[in-house]
Amino acid sequence: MSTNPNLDGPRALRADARRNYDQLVKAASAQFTEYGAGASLEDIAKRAGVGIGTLYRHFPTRDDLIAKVVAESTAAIVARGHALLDAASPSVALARWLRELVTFVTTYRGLTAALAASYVGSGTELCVYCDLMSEAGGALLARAQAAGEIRRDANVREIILTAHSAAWIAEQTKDPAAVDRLLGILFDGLRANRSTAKPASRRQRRARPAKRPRTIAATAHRRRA
Amino acid sequence: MSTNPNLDGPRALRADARRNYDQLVKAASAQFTEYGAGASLEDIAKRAGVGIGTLYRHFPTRDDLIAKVVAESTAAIVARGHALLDAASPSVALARWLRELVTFVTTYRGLTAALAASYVGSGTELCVYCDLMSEAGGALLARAQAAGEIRRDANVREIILTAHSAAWIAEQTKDPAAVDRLLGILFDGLRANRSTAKPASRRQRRARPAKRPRTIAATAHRRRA
DNA sequence: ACCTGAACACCGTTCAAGT
DNA sequence: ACCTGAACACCGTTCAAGT
Repeated sequence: MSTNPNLDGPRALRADARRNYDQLVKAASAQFTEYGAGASLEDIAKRAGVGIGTLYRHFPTRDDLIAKVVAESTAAIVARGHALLDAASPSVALARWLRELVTFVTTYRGLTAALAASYVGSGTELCVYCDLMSEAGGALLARAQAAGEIRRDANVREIILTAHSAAWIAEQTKDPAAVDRLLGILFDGLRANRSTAKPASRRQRRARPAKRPRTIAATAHRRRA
Repeated sequence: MSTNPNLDGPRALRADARRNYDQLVKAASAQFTEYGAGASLEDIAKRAGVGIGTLYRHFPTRDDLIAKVVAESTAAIVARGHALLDAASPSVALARWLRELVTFVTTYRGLTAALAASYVGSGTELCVYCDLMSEAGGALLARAQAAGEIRRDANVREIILTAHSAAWIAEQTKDPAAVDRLLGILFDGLRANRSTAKPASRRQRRARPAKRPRTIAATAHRRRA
């Protein structure tokens, strides 16, 4: 089902190369935890017991290394998204998934910045992440919209990026409680018209899809150099 | 009225030192525009025609330099906040102010990150910014809350940080239109219960203050090392 | 095929020496 | 008082030499 190339690692590898590769990933994970996603590559190589050149051979860019280190967590979150499609309430499913996404991108300092930056689609290895996330989140969003619980003009990319921004704020302020409050505000803003803040009285289940709200400005894709 | 120590610069300065100081600020502004808030300090000194030591003498940290460079804009935004207290609608005044805040923190790449990080209160020179902004935003927020237009449990710090996060997203995605959409969602989330997304029919002006919503988790100020 | 580490080009920061 | 720039301690990245 899931086709995440980062999970398997490179296809064929000489025995010693394989060992080095694995050591590098392990060392990187440890260093990232300790010093954040900007940890010294030299130190990672040292910790793995290999030369810096070996690190570069396996992971040409820092993002390649990050991608491999978070590959499993990424796959887990994506799977979680698919699983949540079975949850009773589409909107709480989406909310819960976003909350878990934030927890994930918060595991290393600087991770959320790296992931969000790659979310533009710069062509780096990290963009496997983008596509998988968009797909998983998109399904949850579509369901919540179909149920009339979330505004029709919301789009996955923005929602995921906003989750990143909440994570970023929490990182900056070092206030872990901030993400829940921000996510709460965001989510109220995402609600379809009527149901906002009124916690869904049993009466108005299966409401018709909401009319298009007018608050959000139309997208005008200007892009600058 | 405004007491922003960064506006005046240091009190007494030898003529040549004064010249160097001004050149440094000018050079920094230019380099920040070109390379972002992380521009090379060495290059700034070179551009200003002084030794790197002179830069450090006047601006011990990068934040000190940034603070001076954005001092005028900061003062302008603060003044704008005070002026907006006279606007007809408290909530659109707040919205407009936030939008202008975002425009400001977006002038240099990396500015918003620097400002948001300092917003924790690390004791750097940049925190003049924090206090002035909190004060200006706080007044606008209080007025909007008193009018029953904005949730009572919203607080300035978070709102300002969210504005930063919107700016950050725009920076990451290089999509300038993103900030308006994100700010729109955020603002709908901030609205007091009833008025959400229903664009304020003339009928319900001067509504009583809204009851406390329940969506936002209570603050628990844990702080970690 | 794969690994190593010296070499290069960059940073930021300090501080002894100068005027 | 103030300025200068060499010196130091760090980065990331490349690549010739080795096995």
